[in-house]
Amino acid sequence: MDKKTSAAYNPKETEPKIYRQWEKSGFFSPASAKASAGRPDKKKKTYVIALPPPNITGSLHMGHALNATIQDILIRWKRLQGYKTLWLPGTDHAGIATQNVVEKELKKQGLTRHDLGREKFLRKVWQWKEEYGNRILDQLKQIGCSCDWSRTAFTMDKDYQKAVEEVFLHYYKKKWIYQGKRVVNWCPRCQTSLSDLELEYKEEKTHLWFIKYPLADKSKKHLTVATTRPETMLGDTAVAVNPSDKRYKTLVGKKVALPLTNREIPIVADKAIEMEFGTGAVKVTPAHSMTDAEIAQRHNLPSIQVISDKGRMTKRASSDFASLTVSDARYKVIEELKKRNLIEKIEDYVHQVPVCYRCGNKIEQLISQQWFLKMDQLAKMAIQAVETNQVKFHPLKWEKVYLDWLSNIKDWCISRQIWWGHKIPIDGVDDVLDTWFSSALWPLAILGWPKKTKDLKEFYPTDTLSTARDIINLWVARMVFSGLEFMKKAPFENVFIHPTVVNKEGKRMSKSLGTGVDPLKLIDQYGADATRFGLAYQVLDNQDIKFSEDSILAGKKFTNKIWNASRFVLQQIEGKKINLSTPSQIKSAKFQKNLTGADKKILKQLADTAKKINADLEKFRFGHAAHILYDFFWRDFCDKYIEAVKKQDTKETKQVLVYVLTQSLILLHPFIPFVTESIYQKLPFKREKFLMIEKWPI
RNA sequence: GGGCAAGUAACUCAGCGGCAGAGUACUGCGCUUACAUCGCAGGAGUCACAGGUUCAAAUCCUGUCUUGCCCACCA
Repeated sequence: MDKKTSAAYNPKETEPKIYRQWEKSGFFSPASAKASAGRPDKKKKTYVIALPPPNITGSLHMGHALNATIQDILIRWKRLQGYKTLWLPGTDHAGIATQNVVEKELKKQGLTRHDLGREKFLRKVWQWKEEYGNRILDQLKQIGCSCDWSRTAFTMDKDYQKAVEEVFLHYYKKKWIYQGKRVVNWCPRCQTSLSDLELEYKEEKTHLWFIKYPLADKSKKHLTVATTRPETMLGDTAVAVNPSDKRYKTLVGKKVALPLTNREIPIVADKAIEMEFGTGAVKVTPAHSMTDAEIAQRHNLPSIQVISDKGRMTKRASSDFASLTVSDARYKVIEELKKRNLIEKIEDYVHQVPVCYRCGNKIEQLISQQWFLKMDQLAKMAIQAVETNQVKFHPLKWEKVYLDWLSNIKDWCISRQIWWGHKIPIDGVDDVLDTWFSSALWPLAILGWPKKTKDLKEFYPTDTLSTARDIINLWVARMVFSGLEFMKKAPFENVFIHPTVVNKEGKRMSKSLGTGVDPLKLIDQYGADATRFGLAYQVLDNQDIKFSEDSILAGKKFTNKIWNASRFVLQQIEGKKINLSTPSQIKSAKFQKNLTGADKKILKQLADTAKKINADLEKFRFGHAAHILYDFFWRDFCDKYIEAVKKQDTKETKQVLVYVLTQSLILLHPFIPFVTESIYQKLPFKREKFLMIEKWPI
């Protein structure tokens, strides 16, 4: 680096070049890294992170970029500390999401998956996966992730499929997996069942219809029920009231004549009914409501399915309504009731309706034959692991989300009626397993389980899982019990729940709403170092990051500052014989004797900074660490020390200058890997081949 | 309905008992042995509100308001 070098650092030129060198070096893999004796925990040799596998349909968003940065900081820090590190990457087949994407492509040609048939369709999905499935991994490379790409896994790999099969059969033999006809969440568009966790809720402005149900005796009296779903009345098999509701006491046990049908249905008393809501009398539709199904079970009521899996009314609803869509049926029901003068009143009403998390269509609850996994024992184990501190959440508050869910858990509906996924390994069953059934095995299966591989022995359990809070239950809890059930050990010790990146209004970043910021654009504009630093800088103790591009800009200026300060240092030692001092040489009395006050001060500040960064990273305080580094390097080192150096010219000062710069590069490297590595490679004295395998100051 | 979190400079946030801070934006001056993506100097704040504890509160306690997020079978 001579004086002719451009003063502005150019990440676009440097970053891809450096990444290729790293990848070629083999140091991303634990095979070429030796655990060094200097590491802080002598008993522990390895440090392992399993990358939360992004969906093959995915493209890098802010959440990925943030989480990738966090994990890479941890891995690079531990690698520098002397651990044998493994960061194992991979992708998830993402059942419904991927199937939907491929179906959409087919639709452009006017085809459905049924036109192709199962086998041909699956071939198409595999093709799609081969073509696009690794896009997101390439994007992770762009932000500098030091994953061991040679171990890249996929949740539908042959070995992974074997693991899933093994797990299914294990539970099946234990009689924890059973089949049953239950009311499930059903997406009429995706044509499959969904678990509760796969629902999202949308606010819907609708009405509360108050419908008169005439008593079946000759009294000409009636009972009024309030409902948001008038069309389902065709499937009512009772009306329920609270047992202590005085208004209806005399009616319990009597019958009403269900309008628009020729059926008579009983009035039952059930404690699940809130007296305050509506009229306190509720229509019971056991085929289309989980709550109603429970009431029906208690009172031994029949169940009549009036909505089909296609979201249309069935013949059992009555021939007048058969094959109407739900909304058409609603309209017609209300018209018919109006004609008969059975609508007492209509109120405006706002409520949350469940929608499919993959396609956004409204969910129907309907009765269907599905496979379930018993959760009582597994949940108990998962709760215990956290209560006994085998698994620790950071920040701690998130363990409440986990424990609350597990302590009120229902059996897990694990079957899906889509084609893309792991087939249930029972002859003659066409259903596939919930994607999360296989994701739950991630930390085991990627290390080779159920085979007793070397990797499994050496790298299980992993150390830290860094992930988003919205999959604490969907994924984290299920990995914990899977690890405990099959390895007798939780799959990780620490769970870091990173903040959610939101926009300035505090709303979720969303591609469909156009409120997202594309991290790839940031990398293009500011560089990967700047993007990483800017993101890490905002990881404070909050639940959310209100994303501010200013931090990324600050990151870009910071990388430039590092670049230029290094140029200055290198100019100072140009042509001089300088060797890199060791910490003990710097500390020696002989050396210290000739130091100025400024020299001593910067050395002290360096030592303090190293200590603080270490403590912060131990506690996952990435933002704080980034602030400390920024202030130390810019304020203490550049503004103060370098300015002082300009007025003092001793051999010791040059040594200190070089020493502090090199140590700073090491401390900065996990956050800002590219520019620090590229400067390190220009240092004109004996050193390691790469900064990424230097020794972390402890 | 239950829970979590946040409200400090124009914006994004640190600080979490002892003189109110940073980045960005703004103003003025400066190309000085790296850096103008910079340096120096400066303006800018009833620390949401109301009580309380304390010699001392942005910081601890209580309550209120506003905003965001999660969970929940009020049909």
